[in-house]
Amino acid sequence: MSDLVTRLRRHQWRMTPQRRVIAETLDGAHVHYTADEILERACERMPELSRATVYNTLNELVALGEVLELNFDGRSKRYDPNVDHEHHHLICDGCGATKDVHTVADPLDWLPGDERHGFAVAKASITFRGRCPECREAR
Amino acid sequence: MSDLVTRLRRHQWRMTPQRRVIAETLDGAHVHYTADEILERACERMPELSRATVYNTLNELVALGEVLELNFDGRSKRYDPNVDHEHHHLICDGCGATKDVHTVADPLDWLPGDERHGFAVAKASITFRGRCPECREAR
DNA sequence: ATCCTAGCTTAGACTTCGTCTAATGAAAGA
DNA sequence: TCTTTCATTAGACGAAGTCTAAGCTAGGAT
Ligand SMILES: [Mn+2]
Ligand SMILES: [Mn+2]
Ligand SMILES: [Zn+2]
Ligand SMILES: [Zn+2]
Repeated sequence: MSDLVTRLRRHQWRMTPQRRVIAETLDGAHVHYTADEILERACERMPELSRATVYNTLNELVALGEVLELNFDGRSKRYDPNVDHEHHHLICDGCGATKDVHTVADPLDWLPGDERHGFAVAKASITFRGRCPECREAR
Repeated sequence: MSDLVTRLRRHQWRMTPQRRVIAETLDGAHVHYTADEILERACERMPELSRATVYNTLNELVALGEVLELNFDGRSKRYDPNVDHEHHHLICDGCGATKDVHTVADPLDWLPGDERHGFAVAKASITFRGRCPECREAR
């Protein structure tokens, strides 16, 4: 998500200060924030920013394909600005820590034709689960 | 999840009529119901069954490993009684239809050691996405 | 068979996460 | 600068799930 202002203009987006702050909060962060975490961080620069605008903007960024929406635990959604490099996620069952990971092959290749039920299959994402070093230690 | 009463007794579960009805509602259903769908169906046999008991029972079944908790869309969780046969899921982006699918290899084998961040990686689940035959037709 | 008690069930309040509404504000082209 | 169209906002609302506290009951003990 670098040079996001350029990309957003390309999408014919009206550039507002709010959208700029939200997008820059995501930009470069190799993390997976919740909407409320993004609001909190963005509010450090623009205290009057509203929750509704954060949700609106995130949903638009997802629709434009500039951000990925993740949902590991059935609780709050998380937003991933790392959309350029295909990757998957590894999550700690103990503490919820999340890492980006890369597989040695494309998982789409592992789904045989007779398992596709006539679908046009477009993508595959893998969630790996386990225990991080700290949580292994702590039983 | 066949012969679930036997299994539940093995887990030292107190067998109540409510738990029996809920478990039998899941049993044999090769689908992925939401908690409310399970409540609705179970209520056909036991109209006074409460929502809280459905949630309690499902959470316990998940903790016991008798049912899988799925969360595809960030909305309501779904419950999968097909816990015996390792499988993955294929979801239609158009209508939300969900299919069980099987891959030709174990995805754990495709995560190299240097991508594991010191985690003890225990399992991997793949979500395939695409469009079902009906939704392909309809653009 | 009956008693006892730990654990189960229940209604409804509550929490969390997210969407919607309708009034106000402002970006950007003319 | 003017105008139009779209964005922002506070707060109400909704959906999904958890919690509480009071009553009930499964199943072991007697
Ligand atoms: Mn990521
Ligand atoms: Mn399944
Ligand atoms: Zn951990
Ligand atoms: Zn479909």
